[in-house]
Amino acid sequence: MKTERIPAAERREQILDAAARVFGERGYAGSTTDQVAQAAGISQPYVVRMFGSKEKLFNEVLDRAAGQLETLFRETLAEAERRKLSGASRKEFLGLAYLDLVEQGHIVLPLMQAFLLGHDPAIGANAREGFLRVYRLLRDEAGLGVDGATEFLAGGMLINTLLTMRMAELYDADPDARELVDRACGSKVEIMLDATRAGR
Amino acid sequence: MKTERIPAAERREQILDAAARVFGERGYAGSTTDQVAQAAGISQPYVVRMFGSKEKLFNEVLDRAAGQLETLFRETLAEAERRKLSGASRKEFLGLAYLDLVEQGHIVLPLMQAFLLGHDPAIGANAREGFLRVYRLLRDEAGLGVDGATEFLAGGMLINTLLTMRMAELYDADPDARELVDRACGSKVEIMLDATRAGR
DNA sequence: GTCTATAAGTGGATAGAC
DNA sequence: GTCTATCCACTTATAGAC
Repeated sequence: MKTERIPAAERREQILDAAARVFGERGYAGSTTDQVAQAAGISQPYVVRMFGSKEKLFNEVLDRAAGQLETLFRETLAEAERRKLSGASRKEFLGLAYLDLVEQGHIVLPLMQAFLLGHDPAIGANAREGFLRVYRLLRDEAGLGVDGATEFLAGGMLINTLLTMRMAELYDADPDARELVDRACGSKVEIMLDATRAGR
Repeated sequence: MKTERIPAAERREQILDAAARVFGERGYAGSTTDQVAQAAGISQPYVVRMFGSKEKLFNEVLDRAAGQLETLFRETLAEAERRKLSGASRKEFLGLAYLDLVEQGHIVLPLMQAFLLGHDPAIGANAREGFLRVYRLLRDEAGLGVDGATEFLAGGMLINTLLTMRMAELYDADPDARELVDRACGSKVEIMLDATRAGR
């Protein structure tokens, strides 16, 4: 194959994007480096060469996704500050931001996949640490407190689960699926539907 | 190897138990039929022979776990009826029952793993259907309504996520991890700790 | 009912050319 | 910076003996 020759740093980003989609979709063990390569439009050995190993690649995807999530939450918080939102409405504001994150790319799913890898020494530790950072951010920086942060995370995990399960595929066919997805996503259901449909 | 010769039906159950543990721990793609075989104390080909394929085995594990979950919820509901518990306390009662389920075996984790397989045509459809059955059960039979059922599921997904992530491994080391696990599990934290420690 | 042996396929990683 | 060729380990599944 004849691929365009582009700077390593840029290619790196392309591969990370592709990997986030593939890993987010099929999980770590369920993905192959060849699937990532194809999604990025390059050869399989190049993927491995660029990152050293599949595991290192996954960890980079994970770190990047966690970073993007934290950045978005901080930006959202700053915006909430400007608008002088308090307690409850601040939480809601963050919730909307989270749904935007679901939309804007492949950040949420690789994170969720990482949460299922607690048994893996390296990835598991990384995932726990990232989860706790988000918890602290919600509890302290966002001022949601222990209860608010926990509730927020619970809602987030439900959204994540519905996403990985592709519950939105039943949105038109099953009224209960529709009701559940509607309830979990509030006014931003469309995002969920798009995210599910895009994945195929 | 010299394995005791026991009736097929009984062996089947042993394999299903072992498979629930292994799949629950490492996911579908991350598990091998040999790991299941070793956990069950038999040879790898025998596992495959008994169930036809790895995928069929996983689906049986999934169906069984979903059935056990529903059964437990129905029993719990009957008990709540006897005690004449209403709305909020009924929900709490079900929550405690769910934590018991986490304890009593390997039911919750394989279910959670299945929820991450939305992309798989067969398993994904099975997982969505099972999830919806539980939703209906909570909403209608338990009388939690749309909001109550959704909240319940959200809390459940948080517990599941903390479990697969093995957050309880940090229980003693990190006060935030402890706080989060405590909050998610209420009075039944011990169960979570045991479940996490057993898995290693 | 259960095993050993093994075929057939897949996937991560390395070597080396261009 | 990127590819082709290829090795080797692992995994599912089958065949057939006991």
